[in-house]
Amino acid sequence: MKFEDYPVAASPPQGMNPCDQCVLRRLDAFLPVSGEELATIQAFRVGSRRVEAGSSIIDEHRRSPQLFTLYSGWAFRYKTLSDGRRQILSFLLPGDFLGLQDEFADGHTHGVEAVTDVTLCAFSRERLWELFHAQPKLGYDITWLVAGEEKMVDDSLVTSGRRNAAERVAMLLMHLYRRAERVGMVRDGWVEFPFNQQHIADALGLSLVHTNKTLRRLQRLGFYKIDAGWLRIMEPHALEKLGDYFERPMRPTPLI
Amino acid sequence: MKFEDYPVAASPPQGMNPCDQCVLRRLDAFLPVSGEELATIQAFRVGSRRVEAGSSIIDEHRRSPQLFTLYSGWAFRYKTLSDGRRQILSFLLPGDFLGLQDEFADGHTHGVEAVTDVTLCAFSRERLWELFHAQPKLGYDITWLVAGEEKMVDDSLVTSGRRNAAERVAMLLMHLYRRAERVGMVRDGWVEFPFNQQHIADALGLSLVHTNKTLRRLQRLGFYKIDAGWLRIMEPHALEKLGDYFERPMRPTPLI
DNA sequence: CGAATGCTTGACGGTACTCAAAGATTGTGG
DNA sequence: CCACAATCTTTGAGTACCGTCAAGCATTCG
Repeated sequence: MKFEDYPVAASPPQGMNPCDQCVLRRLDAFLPVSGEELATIQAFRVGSRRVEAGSSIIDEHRRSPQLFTLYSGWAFRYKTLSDGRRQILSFLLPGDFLGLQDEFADGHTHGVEAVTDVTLCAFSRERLWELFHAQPKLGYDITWLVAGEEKMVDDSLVTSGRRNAAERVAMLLMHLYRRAERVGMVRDGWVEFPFNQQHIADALGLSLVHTNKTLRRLQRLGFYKIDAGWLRIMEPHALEKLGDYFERPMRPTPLI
Repeated sequence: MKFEDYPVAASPPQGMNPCDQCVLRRLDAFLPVSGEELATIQAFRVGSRRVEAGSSIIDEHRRSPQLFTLYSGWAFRYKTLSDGRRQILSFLLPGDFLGLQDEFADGHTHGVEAVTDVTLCAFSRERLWELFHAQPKLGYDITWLVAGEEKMVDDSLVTSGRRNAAERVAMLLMHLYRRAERVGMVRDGWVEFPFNQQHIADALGLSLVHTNKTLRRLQRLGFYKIDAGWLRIMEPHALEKLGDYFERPMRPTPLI
């Protein structure tokens, strides 16, 4: 699938059998599902939602009544300390499943905010258990998604705990590029890069000023370019080596 | 259940119906299971294992052929960069389920190492899907466990990204104490604390020397004591406030 | 055109890292 | 049981990475 076909900020299909026409399912990034599974997913679905850039998708301190699959756009999960310091936990791309964590905790998990305009498929939290029961395979898939997300947070923890500023930036740029590539968001080597430097700083555990200086340094070295909100990786090997971060070819994942 | 009853480094029950006699299941920390579920868990179980303090439970770069529930002792998950820098991702206590992550990734997830002598119940990875299929409730429970672990890593990421040294130490001490308390490992206000300062440093993303200086400072302030490998929290409120970390009463979790 | 937001740079200071070496504790073998 | 090694803890000295403060510049938007 080429980028040209990719529905930037498009809404999920509506009507009788929306999941049949889901554009995401055509990507190699996602595992095929049986007709029966698709029917179960669709029954679990309660509609779609659109959230503007910069708005909250899930409030940090309230349990969200619904679960979501991100259909288009960029978002991020975050937590804040009581004095306002914010840490971005992970970035979210199309296909990511959100809101599950507070199924098992009494609120106080994390907030989710849209970076760009975003569209989501909404699912009924109450019927989650029903889903596991009706189609154990989908339960297995959800476990898979949660485990995958944990793996990403594990990586970020290594970054935050053990990498210096330049290594952190290198690792984040490669990480975001690879993930976007996987869901067809790369066009001629460029990805939409809607983040400001405060986002990067909050994700990497650095101050805004130091993030800026580090970004500029790597840019002057010719490792990457950012132009009008689009990112191009010029020296992937240099960045991978600097960040000691080598993303292995990603396996197809489930899509709920 | 009192500490006196707690099986330090005890092996899991053997024989015909080991899970019936599981000591962990008597703790309030864990949800009750139906007889049918218990039978399924027991059929999924393939034996037990004992690992010495300091030895590897799961190799960092090889996929473990089995899944485990930690039955007694302390362990930790970690990742290392290619130049040897190590980050501890989380600590593991009795009841924690390990080895699941690389079910969904091709190796390269994390290593697990025993801090004290440790005993484990081993499960067949191959039969995991069978378990989901036979008892969707247990699949749901496993998702719960993974989500709970992710929540802990999220917290650590906030710590590593946004807290200073004293705040990190405060948060870690409270976190470990509360978790140990939950599974009955506290005796008269003291918990076994088998970690050396290198463990703490690697968990917090600090250097060994700075970790030492910070620990000493909080100890001189009278916030905690460590004596012969046992920890006592003297000023829980001071530590909670310093770390901006208030563990809410933890709900009972599933136990596989 | 002014306000708001985001990027960039310089100056300065402090937290945390590295290096180094001396205690303290534990373990081991003769 | 003591001596010696190994491991861990503690402290000091010097440094550097990164944070804070401040201000100027660029871009977008109403």
